Amino acid sequence: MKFEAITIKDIAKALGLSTSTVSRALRDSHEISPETKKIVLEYAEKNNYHPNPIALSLKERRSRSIGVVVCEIANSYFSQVINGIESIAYNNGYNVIIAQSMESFDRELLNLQYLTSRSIDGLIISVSTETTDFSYMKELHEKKMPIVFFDRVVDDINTHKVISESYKGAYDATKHLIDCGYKRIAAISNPELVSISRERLAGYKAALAKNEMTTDESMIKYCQHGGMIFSEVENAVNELLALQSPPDAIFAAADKLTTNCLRIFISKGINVPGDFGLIGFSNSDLAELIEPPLSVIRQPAFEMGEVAMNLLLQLIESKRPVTDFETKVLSTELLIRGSTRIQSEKTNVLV
Amino acid sequence: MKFEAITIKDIAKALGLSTSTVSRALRDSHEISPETKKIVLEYAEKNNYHPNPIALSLKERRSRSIGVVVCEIANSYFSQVINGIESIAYNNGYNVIIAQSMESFDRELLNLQYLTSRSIDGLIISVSTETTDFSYMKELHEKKMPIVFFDRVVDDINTHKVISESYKGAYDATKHLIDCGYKRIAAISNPELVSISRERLAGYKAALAKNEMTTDESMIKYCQHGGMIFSEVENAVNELLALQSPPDAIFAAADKLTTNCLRIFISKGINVPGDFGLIGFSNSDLAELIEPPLSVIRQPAFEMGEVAMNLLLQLIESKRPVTDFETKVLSTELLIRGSTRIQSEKTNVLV
DNA sequence: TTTTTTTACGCAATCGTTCCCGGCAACGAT
DNA sequence: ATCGTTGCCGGGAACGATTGCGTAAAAAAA
Repeated sequence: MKFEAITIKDIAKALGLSTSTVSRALRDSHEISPETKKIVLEYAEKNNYHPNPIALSLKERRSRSIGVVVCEIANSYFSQVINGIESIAYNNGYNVIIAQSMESFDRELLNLQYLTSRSIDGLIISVSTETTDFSYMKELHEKKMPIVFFDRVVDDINTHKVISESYKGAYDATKHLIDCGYKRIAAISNPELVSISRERLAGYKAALAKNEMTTDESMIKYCQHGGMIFSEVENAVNELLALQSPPDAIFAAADKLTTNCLRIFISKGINVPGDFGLIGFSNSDLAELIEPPLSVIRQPAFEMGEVAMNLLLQLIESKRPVTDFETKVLSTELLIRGSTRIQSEKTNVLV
Repeated sequence: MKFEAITIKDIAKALGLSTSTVSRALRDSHEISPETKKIVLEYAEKNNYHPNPIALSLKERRSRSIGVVVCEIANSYFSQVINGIESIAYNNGYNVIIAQSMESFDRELLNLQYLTSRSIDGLIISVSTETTDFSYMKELHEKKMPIVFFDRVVDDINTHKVISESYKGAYDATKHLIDCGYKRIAAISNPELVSISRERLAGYKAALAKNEMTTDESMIKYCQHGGMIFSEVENAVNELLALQSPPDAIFAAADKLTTNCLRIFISKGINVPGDFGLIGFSNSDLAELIEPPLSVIRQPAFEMGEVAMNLLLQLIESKRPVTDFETKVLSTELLIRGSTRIQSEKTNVLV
């Protein structure tokens, strides 16, 4: 049971022409007489002929499809990035194959192998938090597979990258917490191996230092699976609360971490922003509907997708090997809402 | 600049064999001597040979990829369905091409044309709210394209369908509002043309009727774009509030409608669930974090995706034309949270 | 030893498309 | 009348893999 499409051969047979003539007529070659062209075009139109992309792919040795690997599409940030990627891909006749790593190294590797075996022309990837072994990606890169990293990039693979101002976003968010009067600011982050985690933590630390607050390593917690596993966030928060002098605010360095932190505070009956301030990276549309409405650092996700895809097209369509790679940095946006508030009374009490 | 993979021809040349021999050796044919097999297999392994899927597709006249059309992947329900589809597709060596209609008929048609021109083996689709002209889908179906509908199905195309208990879900939700003591229950729905909208409204009406409440058509509002355009929901709510005797509760028949209703209530300072009860279909993970936590009807989205993909595989892989189509109905789940509450005092006052 | 069978491999067609290379008219120039 | 030019079209190889068929050599049977 399958859908059968009309081919050039069918047209040639029906019209008593050769396949070469039909092919040329369809591509509007000057070698074909206007009358023949007209006949062919009309016939093709009427029987709604479409060139078989698979045959073309085989001939041109390109599939006109690219692979995108993200941790999960249900994450607002990633679904927005994918929308950006698809909008550009679509306009350029490219096909996007989406694969989800679910923050697992094994699944990521499997996806990568699957995608390359499907002969993709290029790859856009945000690596899983679990991944520490980048050898397969390196190998792909050495074999001239066009790759663009976004969000979680790999430092020692030299190719185009798209990130947002992690450092500045984290700095601003932390500074906002300080400005609100929170005194002991903790951070919950993805594993340090991930480049953006390092930058975000650096921004966090810099803001603390700038305001003469010390950075206490016990106040920084790492979640191995980027918050995909609820219990790891729960453990992190519990450890923070169990400290001798527990924090009064948290900066969360990723989408799932932010929402899961709030989930835990609510379940514990902790008052946000009264007892505890919370700010974090998030691109959820629902962030403002949450109680309290989340103060967030929002990334220009859609735009990041567009930029990444444009860079990838540049790599794919370049005749010569590209050696001059760039890292595009897009600006983040700080949205102050209800999960942070000026702690006037409280600071008076404590100080 | 492109990634070049090793071919059978390369192996044949390197080993001084013919391509047929190599092909047969790789497929473990009995016609090939054990020694030759070993040599070929080892060489292929070492140079990590993968058969070119495009060449295979051309030969077998199947692409091993399927198309999925949804309104948008950023919608939790759809991203969960896609996860279900992909899990099954992946295990069966199929490739999923996702396209978003954004509730626009034009984009849906464009996507459909694009997907078929990319020679997909099958199609899974939830039609856009805007679509009233199903002729292109009918044509595809008549041309033997395997199609499975889910969620928003098309009644007069006879093929496999996957839906959830829209009627029962809506009935239970409405009954819950009644049990809470809400007296004037309005409904906000997708356009009536969409099958699930009709069923959900039927469930809503049945619950009202069962409890001797009259169905007032002015209490039912339709949103042409399924809530994707904020203003249409805003208008619907405003119209309801402007009624002579306005409602005191709303049943929302789709994900985006539910969250956008709440967004409007919050902006208007309307107290939910005190002044107004709200319940609706939603699959958002964040529904419970929202204030008030949303009472929702939740669909088994992941499972629906799995079922749809399994049905599609059945269609694709069937030797004979399938004539016996089935409609799988999965059960919904009613989750009572904070956006609905027993209206004890209020009912006393009003009655 | 001769014939038959088996083993193990190569040749070539195929899928749909493009494109290089020719070929054959008609036409103007010589 | 002959030569080159131009316009228009067909033949056939190629992309990578599979597969029916043919066939050489080796093994088995006569």
